[in-house]
Amino acid sequence: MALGKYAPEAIERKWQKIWQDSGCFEVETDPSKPKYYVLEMFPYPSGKIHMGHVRNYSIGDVVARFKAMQGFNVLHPMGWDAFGLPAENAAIKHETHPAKWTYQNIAEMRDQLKRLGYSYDWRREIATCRPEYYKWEQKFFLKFLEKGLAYRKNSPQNWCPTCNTVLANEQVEEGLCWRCDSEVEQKDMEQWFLRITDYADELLDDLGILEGGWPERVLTMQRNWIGKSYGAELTFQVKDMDESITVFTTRPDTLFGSTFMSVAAEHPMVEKLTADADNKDEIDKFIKNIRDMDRIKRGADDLEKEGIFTGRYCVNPVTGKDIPIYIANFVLMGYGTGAVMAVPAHDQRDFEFARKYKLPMQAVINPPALHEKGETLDAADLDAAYTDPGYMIHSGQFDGMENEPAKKAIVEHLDKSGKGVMAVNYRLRDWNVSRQRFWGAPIPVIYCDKCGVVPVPEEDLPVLLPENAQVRPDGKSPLPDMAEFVNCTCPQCGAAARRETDTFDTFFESSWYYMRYCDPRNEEQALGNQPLDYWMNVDQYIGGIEHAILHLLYSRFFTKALRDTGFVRNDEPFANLLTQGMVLKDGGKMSKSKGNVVDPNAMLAKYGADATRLFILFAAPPVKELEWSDQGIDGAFRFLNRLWRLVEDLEPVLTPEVPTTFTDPASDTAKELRFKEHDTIRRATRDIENEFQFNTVIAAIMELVNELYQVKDGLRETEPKALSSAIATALTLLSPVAPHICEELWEAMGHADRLTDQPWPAFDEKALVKDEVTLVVQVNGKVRGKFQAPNNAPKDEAEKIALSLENVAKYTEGKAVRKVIVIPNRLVNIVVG
RNA sequence: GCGGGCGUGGCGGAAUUGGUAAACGCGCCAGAUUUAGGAUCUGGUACCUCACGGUUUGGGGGUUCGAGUCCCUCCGCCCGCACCA
Repeated sequence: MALGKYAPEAIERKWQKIWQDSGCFEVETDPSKPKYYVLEMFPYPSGKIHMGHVRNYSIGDVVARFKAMQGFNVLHPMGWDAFGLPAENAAIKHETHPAKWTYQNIAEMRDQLKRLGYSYDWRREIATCRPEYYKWEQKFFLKFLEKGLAYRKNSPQNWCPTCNTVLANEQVEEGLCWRCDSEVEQKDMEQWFLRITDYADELLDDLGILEGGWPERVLTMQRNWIGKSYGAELTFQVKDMDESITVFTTRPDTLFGSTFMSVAAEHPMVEKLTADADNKDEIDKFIKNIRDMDRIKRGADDLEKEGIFTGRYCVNPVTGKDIPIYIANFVLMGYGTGAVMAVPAHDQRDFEFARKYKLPMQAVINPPALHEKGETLDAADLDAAYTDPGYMIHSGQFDGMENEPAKKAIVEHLDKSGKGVMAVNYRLRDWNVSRQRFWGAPIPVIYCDKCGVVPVPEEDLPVLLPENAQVRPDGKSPLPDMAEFVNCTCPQCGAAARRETDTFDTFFESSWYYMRYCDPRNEEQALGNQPLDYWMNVDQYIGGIEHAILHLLYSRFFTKALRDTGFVRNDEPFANLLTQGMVLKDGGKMSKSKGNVVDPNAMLAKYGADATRLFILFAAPPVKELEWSDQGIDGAFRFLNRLWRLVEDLEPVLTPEVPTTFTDPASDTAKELRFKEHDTIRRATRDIENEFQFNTVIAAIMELVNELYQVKDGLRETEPKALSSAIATALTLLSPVAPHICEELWEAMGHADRLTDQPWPAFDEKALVKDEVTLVVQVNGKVRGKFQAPNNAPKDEAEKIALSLENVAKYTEGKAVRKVIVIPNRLVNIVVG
């Protein structure tokens, strides 16, 4: 059969159909086989896939195909993160319905993914907006409720005025909405929360399990986000009032130096403290000023520290002194208790504040240098707070102690009178999962005037989202206005009641989808034990760094919460994580406004799936950013054509060899080709296994093809089997990257079976042993010559040859040879002086 | 400020972990083929130098027979966190 011109579209269609009809990517739970679960972050069905998706999914597909060739039972699923606000906005704009828009996009994007030839088990596809999916998370929620992991509370929340909904802390970036960049406001609201803080310690500790499997920076980001700090909670009595204020401090050792207190403007005690103040108006104005300031300005590092005296004092529990209580703009209600014991001598912020408002300072930690000289630190001499370790001074019975053990000693002392206790504080807050949005999974609770909050009984699930709802032009959720949705009867007393109209944060869906893939069509259970026990954890997860906190933290929490509610048995969802770099164009992110978007469809039409995949995997290692280059993809396409023509040219002499079947070279040329064949397998295997360095895998295959071009005419008549074997190897190694063309050329070699079903080849160490090797000769570390020597030639022999080289003699002449270093099969370094 | 990463040709990027720096590709140059262009094949291409040779992995220093790789220091860029008490 003649190959003719390389026409990617036709052969790609052909093989995609063959793969689909044969079901070769469909996998079953089979405990007799070793499993490998590779997963890429599923997309939001926004319309079309973009180059970032192509990169993400091409990386995953090579991993999946490679592992399958290595004999693993590979689970490689795909689905749709299908709930979310863009569907509502699109529905308003196009006067359609979010569901219709979403399902259309899914159809379009599924078609694109199929045209890229990815090896998904499409039978396992899930869309999170389907009741068959979200009914299970409604069930999870009921269980969480039962276990006390879900609760409702009224508190100030992040409100995005553009999205018309609250946001979790993780979803606010520098005061802006993560999705639309609007400025986030604070709003008191009654909301549903999940107790992720109950898992703060486990989420932190288990990062240790992920060490080595996850990028260090993601682990660091999660550690920072959880923000565990050790310290103490100390209680200060308010003077002349039957009230006390508790502070969190990491420096209880400095308590004797606390000369005033600072509280947040939002602190619940502020109103009481200032009620009788003479300058009440002034104080209120100050508070209002702070509260009205937007989060960015308030969080800015150059914000001038300001405060105002409340008119009240509290009592330092160890010195017994009255210390003034200030309201300060730099104290945050969201961290610790919203109140800080100020120690100006040993905290830089308090130092600046004290200088500004002429508040007293007392040094209580003596620097070791002074301690040794027998002197003590005077706060008046400081031009900045002293924050390093030292020895206790002006601290009563604790004087002379090192400050570190004094922390505990002071708290224990206070504990006797109930005024202090060791405490751990976290930055992490509970996860607000209520969203005032329509296109999401309904939260399954009912509000009854008599019974209060009543969970929807399990047998009434799912609470269906009415898909016929008409979206409102103002962008607000239509659910609260839909009587047929809202009105219901109380499951407890039967009286008329109202349904919750908030829906789940869409991160709820993505927190467990990877588990549902293991058992996607189970109608009896959310997650069947047998498939889950077999497939979980995900062996390799691949996605963008933007979810370093958000999705990856929520998913880790969900795994643990579902474990504790009896749904699953594993502790961590993702054993290994690869965060791929961004795809850039002209040095920047692709965006419609810049007009530098590369459309995958255009690439498919012009070059085909194989060239697109090849380029994107070749241009940079997966973790680095990738600069899109039109010439680059041209080059990838050129290489595939070159491979194609190689097989076309040799077709008459090719036999259906599998890799490495050529074992008995007669000529030096064939011998060298055989060496290259085996060396390419070695390099390709090593580079895939080591950090998925596909770029160098491809480079190695290119070298093999280049060598084939060099030797093909010399071997085609004499040792064509050497060519067939090497070509079989090139095709097999390249097949995970460019599967269609490799299948086609494999077939052209005369193979009756499919390349996709071939094993990953193994190399023979013996084929890598050369009879002769090139040694480099250096004189004083500079290369002065090279020579051929038998493999593993003895050191003294190599030395003798090296010294005898003409060019080497030139540099050693008249000089004493001090030392000769011989590294067998590599180099000889002659040291002269 | 704290934490993490990075710095190699005109460009994207290699370098078996201390042993010939610049593999592979893009771009560029030359030759072959072609009526021509394109495509293809072959060769060349770090820099300086006519050459011999010299220089080069952000700068400087160190360890070593030998450093892109290890150590110190400085500079620059990127990312994350940041009045976190």
